[in-house]
Amino acid sequence: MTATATREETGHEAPSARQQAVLDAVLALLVEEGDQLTMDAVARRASCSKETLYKWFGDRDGLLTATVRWQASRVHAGRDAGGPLDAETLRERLLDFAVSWLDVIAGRTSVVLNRIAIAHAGSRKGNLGAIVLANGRLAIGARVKPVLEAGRAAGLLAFDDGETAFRTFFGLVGRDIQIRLLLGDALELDAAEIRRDAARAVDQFLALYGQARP
Amino acid sequence: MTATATREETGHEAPSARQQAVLDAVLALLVEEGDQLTMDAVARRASCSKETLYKWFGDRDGLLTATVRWQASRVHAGRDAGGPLDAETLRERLLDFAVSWLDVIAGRTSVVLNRIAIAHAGSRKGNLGAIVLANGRLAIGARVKPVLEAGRAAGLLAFDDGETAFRTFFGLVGRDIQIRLLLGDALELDAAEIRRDAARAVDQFLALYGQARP
DNA sequence: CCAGTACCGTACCGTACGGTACGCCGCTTC
DNA sequence: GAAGCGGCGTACCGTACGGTACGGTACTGG
Repeated sequence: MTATATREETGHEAPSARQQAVLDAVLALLVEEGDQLTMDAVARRASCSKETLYKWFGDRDGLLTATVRWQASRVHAGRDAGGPLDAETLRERLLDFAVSWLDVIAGRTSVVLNRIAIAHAGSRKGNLGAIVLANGRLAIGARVKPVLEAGRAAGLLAFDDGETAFRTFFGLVGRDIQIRLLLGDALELDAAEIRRDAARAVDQFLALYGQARP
Repeated sequence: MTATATREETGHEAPSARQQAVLDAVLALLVEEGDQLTMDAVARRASCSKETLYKWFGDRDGLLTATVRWQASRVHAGRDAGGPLDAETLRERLLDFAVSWLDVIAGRTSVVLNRIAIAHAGSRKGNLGAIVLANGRLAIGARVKPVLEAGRAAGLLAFDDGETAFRTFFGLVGRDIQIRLLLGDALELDAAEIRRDAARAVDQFLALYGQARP
């Protein structure tokens, strides 16, 4: 249930190679220039005409939406290896989620796209925020919760509500990082620090919800 | 160029009553209309002339900055009652922080202002994000950390780094709430749910960092 | 009563940017 | 090689909005 399911869910056909190049140009511009993205700049950067842009994507919002979807499509989930769950595997799986989630939100692209989506949610007609939410917070939730449930089934975790447990995990991992980055804090995380943060979050989560196998 | 004008440029002087009314008009407009705030709309709403707006606040950014500062000035800290700290008092203080923090970030005004600041941080020249950060995340941190330190001094908490401990607290309280609201999620919290959330966060924090008094 | 100040209302200017029109080129197809 | 087409480059249009100018009004001090 990877690429196929995703496409079916969104109901949007994948962009052609040329269109992908355009969307990559948009991403590059967003990362480099901040969010004052103009259609002229996109056309220049992507070496295409504005008319083509409008033909392909409808309007500016359509281009932004396609860009967000495009970026989301490449941050596809990690392995969802099923199988028996012991304490060590559970910890590894959670650590994996925590690391990849921190990698994503600390990335320049994610920050810029979230900024766009948030600004968009401020004005009316914004489904852009919903898209980012669906591919960020909700997607990770949908992937983590089954792991938590499996952990409970294996007697490794104890909780009443999977959603609440996940949200705690989310909070322990993300803490103040995303809001600080969105607000322009210079905070930067290297791979080592991300690993450390993720490990701490997992430890704390297991301290709260873990239980020795009976 | 008078002394008054200079102080206005720096934006550090308290606004007059009339100016406060203008800033309240900006806040109302932001809450009602989303973030497509125009100087014309502000002037109309506040029954003042655009020329006066520019005279008082310099430019659009100055108006926004003054508005953010104005809002920040009214979300002034709770009581910082010193005194002996027992387990119950510590829990109360933390609960207090958690509730008021959730109250703030769940508020329409906070959401809109954060959106503005985040959008602003996306373009260059954005000290607006820094201002919101200073009056939000950093302010609450500066107020909570002494409490945590006091808790440690009283033998009620155990941690190495106060900053890390606070950030965990922050994560447990806020979880995914702020990002979801910023992205336009319809999520709404009534007072009862906020109290429940805050209590859960405090319980979890104490479970992680608390220790019985020796 | 006059001068000065502070401010409102409104008309105005300049520009940036979303969106459109059009001419031209290279590619495919018959 | 003519026809058709997809797409590049550019010129262009309309408008929204930031910022300025200016006339008119109320109030204060002399």
